[in-house]
Amino acid sequence: MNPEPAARPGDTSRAELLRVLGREHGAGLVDEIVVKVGADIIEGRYEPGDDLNSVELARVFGTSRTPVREALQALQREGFVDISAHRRPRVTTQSLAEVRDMYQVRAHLYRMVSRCVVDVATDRDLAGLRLVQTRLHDAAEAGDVDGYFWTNVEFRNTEARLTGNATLCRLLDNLGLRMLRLRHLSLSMPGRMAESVADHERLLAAYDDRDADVAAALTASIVLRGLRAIERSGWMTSRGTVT
Amino acid sequence: MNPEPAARPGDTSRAELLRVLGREHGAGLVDEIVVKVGADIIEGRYEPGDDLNSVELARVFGTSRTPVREALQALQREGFVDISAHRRPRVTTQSLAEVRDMYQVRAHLYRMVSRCVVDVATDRDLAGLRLVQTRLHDAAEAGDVDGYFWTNVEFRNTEARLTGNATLCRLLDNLGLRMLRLRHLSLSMPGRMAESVADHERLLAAYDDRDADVAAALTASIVLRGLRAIERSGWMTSRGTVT
DNA sequence: ATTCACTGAGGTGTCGACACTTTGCGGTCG
DNA sequence: CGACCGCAAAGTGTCGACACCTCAGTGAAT
Repeated sequence: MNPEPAARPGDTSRAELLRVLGREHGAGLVDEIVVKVGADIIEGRYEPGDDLNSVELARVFGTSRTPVREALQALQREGFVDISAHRRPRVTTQSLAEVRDMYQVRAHLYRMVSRCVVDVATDRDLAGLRLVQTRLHDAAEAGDVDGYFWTNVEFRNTEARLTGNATLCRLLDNLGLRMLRLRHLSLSMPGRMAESVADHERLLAAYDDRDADVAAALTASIVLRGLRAIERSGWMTSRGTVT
Repeated sequence: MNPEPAARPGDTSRAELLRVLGREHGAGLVDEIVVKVGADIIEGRYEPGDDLNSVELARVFGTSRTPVREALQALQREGFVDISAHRRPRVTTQSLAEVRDMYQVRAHLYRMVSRCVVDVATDRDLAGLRLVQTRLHDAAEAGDVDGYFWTNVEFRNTEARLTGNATLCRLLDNLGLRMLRLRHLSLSMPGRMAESVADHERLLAAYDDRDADVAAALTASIVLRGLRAIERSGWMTSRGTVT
């Protein structure tokens, strides 16, 4: 459709996709298709509701339909595609209600992350987080939205990793991937980056104080601010989203 | 929905599998294979680590390898099977650490469920829950472990449904399915059923009081008691599970 | 003009085949 | 006796083919 190769974000979302899908190898027809189509969906080159029929994709990628079908099912697992029997797969459409739900769950899970971090993180771990925070700060000063966005993703991934809870990481990866479009949109809103930097600063202070209650509350607040930014943006009403 | 108490555990786990996989129809080769193999894993007819090669399964089911491969990937999505490139799929082995992680996350998510239930459930909803609780009580009195187990699953599903949060339901379904083996084991421990009935009774009382803090704490406690039962059982050490 | 059966073009689900990779086994050599 | 090499058996990834299903469009009947 829109064969414009995405500049830098593409590479990073590509890596994130591979990581989350657990297909680290990256070699293999299926992975190639998953990453390409997935990135096309995340970065908006496919609109919600678009048809993704296997025969056309097979033609585009020069493969048979078998790897395409596998790729589409992998994308369905991650919530990017809806597949029902004998019907053409379609790009998932998210309702405002679903978006709210995702943010609520994500906020709640990050409460757990922050409590765990307070419990188990060493000073060294916190120093690592602070390092990422520095890069957030710099990106914000430079007004580099994409850079800020991906560093922010890294910040949250680092926190999750620190808990040492693989199940928690998996669920957050899954949710995070689905919300990638939205999180990007949210951080693009005017004034959001500065706000976000300040919030992260406060969160790190709470970690340093080993104050679980404050850290959990701040984390949840940070996530939910993203939701509010989206709600204010009117993005939802500008799309063909069902109630 | 299920007027007859599960005569055979297989029937119910079959239905639960279909529901969680979003494959309600149940018609189709892939679904048949998913359900059969999935139930075999849940109910222990395959040991963790067993090979599940597609050609043998295709022979067993009298199909080609294509639907078998799709089924195996669906099972991988739910965490029952590990697939890596060019190697035979294997039944997932869970380490004790992973089990602990799953229970912790599940407990935390059910905190959210209980808070939501307190917020949004009508008296009519709570009456529905109490009805399930009655059946729990009866099954416990009758010493019907399987009946109790599946009614318990229904109780938790009902709570989740009440929140109206589809994302939350999805994550809990996913987690719940992976933990099915463990939850069953946990409830089979001597004295657990009676304990569980009493816990649920207290939880319902908290719902009636609209006391979110107590409800959340009780819910988490109920989940974590399941974990402790498993830890005491020594199940993990009797399996070839890595620590 | 509206409805509805029909149809054919396009797509999905499944199949059997084939090349490449892994694995288990036996023989060779230190 | 054990380590190493190589080969055959077994399994995976991908392909093209084909039967069936869906859907938009046609045209006839109301």
